[in-house]
Formats: sequence, C-alpha cells, structure tokens
Amino acid sequence: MKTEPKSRMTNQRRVILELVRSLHTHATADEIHRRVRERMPRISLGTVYRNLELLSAQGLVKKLEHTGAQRRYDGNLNFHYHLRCVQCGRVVDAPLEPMPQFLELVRSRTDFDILGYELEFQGLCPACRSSIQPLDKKGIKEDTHA
Amino acid sequence: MKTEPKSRMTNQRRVILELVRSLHTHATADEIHRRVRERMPRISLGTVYRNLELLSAQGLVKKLEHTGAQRRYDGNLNFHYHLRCVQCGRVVDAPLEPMPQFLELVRSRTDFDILGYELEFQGLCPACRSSIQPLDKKGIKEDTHA
DNA sequence: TTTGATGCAAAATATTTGCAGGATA
DNA sequence: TATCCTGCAAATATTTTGCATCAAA
Repeated sequence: MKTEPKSRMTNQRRVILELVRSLHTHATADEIHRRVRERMPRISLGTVYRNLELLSAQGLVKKLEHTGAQRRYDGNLNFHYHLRCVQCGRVVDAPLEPMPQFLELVRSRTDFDILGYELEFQGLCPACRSSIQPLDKKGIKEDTHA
Repeated sequence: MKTEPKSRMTNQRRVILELVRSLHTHATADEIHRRVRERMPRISLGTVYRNLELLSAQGLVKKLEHTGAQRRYDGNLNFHYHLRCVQCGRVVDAPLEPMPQFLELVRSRTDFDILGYELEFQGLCPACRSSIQPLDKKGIKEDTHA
C-alpha cells in the first residue's frame, strides 16, 4: 500500500545511519553533523537534516520530538521510554518495560485515530545533581556531559 | 526554602494569565499573543514570552515542551496527559487517569533524581482523518482546527 | 522613589529550502 | 542518462535579549 519513494544509498546517508545506530546518546542534528564531519569534512548540516528526515520517514531511525527544545535522533528502534536531564538536556533510556495496553484504553475512549505514544521522565542526572550551579531552567541547549 | 523573586501583577500579565486559564486549547505563544492583542493592541510578543515563562516558573501555568516542535501553554494545572494530532498539531487532554506509580518504579531503578514524567499520545484528530490531504509530516506548525 | 516590566528591534537558535553542480543506480 | 542528492547560502521559524522608558508597589 505504501508508495516508498526511491532513494539512493549515498556515502553521506550510510555514514549518518551507521553513526546514529552506533550512538546510544540520542544525539542532536548538530552533534551528528560534528561527528560525521570527522570522516566527511565537507558534509553540510542541511544534508544531515535531510538524511535524518528521510531515514526517519523510512523507519530506520527514530526522531524524538518530545525531549526538550532540540530534536534528537535514536538508532534504537525497539520500543522504549526516555529519561531526560532537565539541566543538561542529556537523554538516556528509561528503566521501564513497555506498557502498550495504554493504546487500547485510549483508543476506546477517543475519536482520534491513535498512532502511538511517548512516555518521558524528567530528572537530574548524577553529574548535574552534584554540580554546584543552580537549576535555572536556562541553557538546556547542549549536553554538558556526553 | 524557595526565594521567590518579587513580581508585579501588570495588566499584561493578568490578561495573559486569564486568557491561558480560559483556553482549553494548549495555545502557542504566538496564538496567545494574537488573542491578547485584541484587548491590548500594543503588547509585544516578547512580553508574552517573558510572562509565560515567569508564570510557568511560578507554577501558575504549565509549559508543554513535549508536544511537537512548538512550545504550548496549559492553564489546567491538574496532572493529566495529552493527545496530539500529528497532522494539525492540535493538543487535547488524553482520556486516561493519572498513573503516578511509574515514578517510584523508575526512581528505584536509576541514579537520576526523578522529578516528573509526561505521557503523550499521538494520532489523527477527526477533522484531519477525514480531510483529503495526505499526512506528509510537514506543516505541523499551526492549528488548522481550533 | 525604587526597580520590575514593557515595547521595540536585534540577536540567537534551530530547521528548512532554492539552486546549480555532482553522484548513484 | 535520468534523477536523486549534495554543498552552500539564504530563508524561515521560534525564542531570547539589550535598552531606554514606563509603571506598579
């Protein structure tokens, strides 16, 4: 039923996919760009965005639009939840088993066509908890602790 | 323990708070600005952002950073979940009772300092489901159906 | 009066897009 | 060879901020 758009496996696309799959850090486009540039110095940020979007549409990576201001990308396609540090923005997998029964419950109670759900925990990571700087709700732009 | 910063209840702040409380639409800053401008034509978008930020820090409105690209604001402070239309971006309350037991479970399994969690469902709202236009993952910037 | 708040404009961020040339199938 | 893709730069979109002035307490 789906009309998959034809796509070409370019060097850029392959390297981006390999990188996102190898990272367990839920990196941002900018971080991915920096890492990929170590192998392909001329690759542009626009190309990274375009490829991440396409790979996400093809279901090869997961786009996380629910973890703070900046979008992040996950190479782990197994259904799981996330835990985000509200101080440094770092995202890790949450230690909680999937509970897909929510879907049926909500489906039976709404006239929306339910497609999925996201469960995200927020907290302070060990590094930020022990740091002196106060939690001021700002500057949660980039990972301080990679 | 908390050192609350002193703040003044200006006309702008009061009108913004009243509006967000009266809306059940989880509006964006831009939408709130447009609505407030009907009563205060000279109010700036920057003032709207500054006040929403301050009201959120004071716990008078809830900032939703987990519902797609654009930030939204909720005047309903009761703990509840959300359901977002992936086509038009509209956000409604999810028909599901709070299940705070997750928090303890995750707390016992992580070294993060757990502060809270968000549960968001995604789907197609009735209006979008029946519309002809295909779901193309773009243009989810503004509510088509208010 | 004191000092927090506003309006305005510019800056900072994050993401998308037009286009001409390049690479893949 | 057809057309998808890339690099580059410009354009969008969203949010934040500096500053002189205004206004709440």
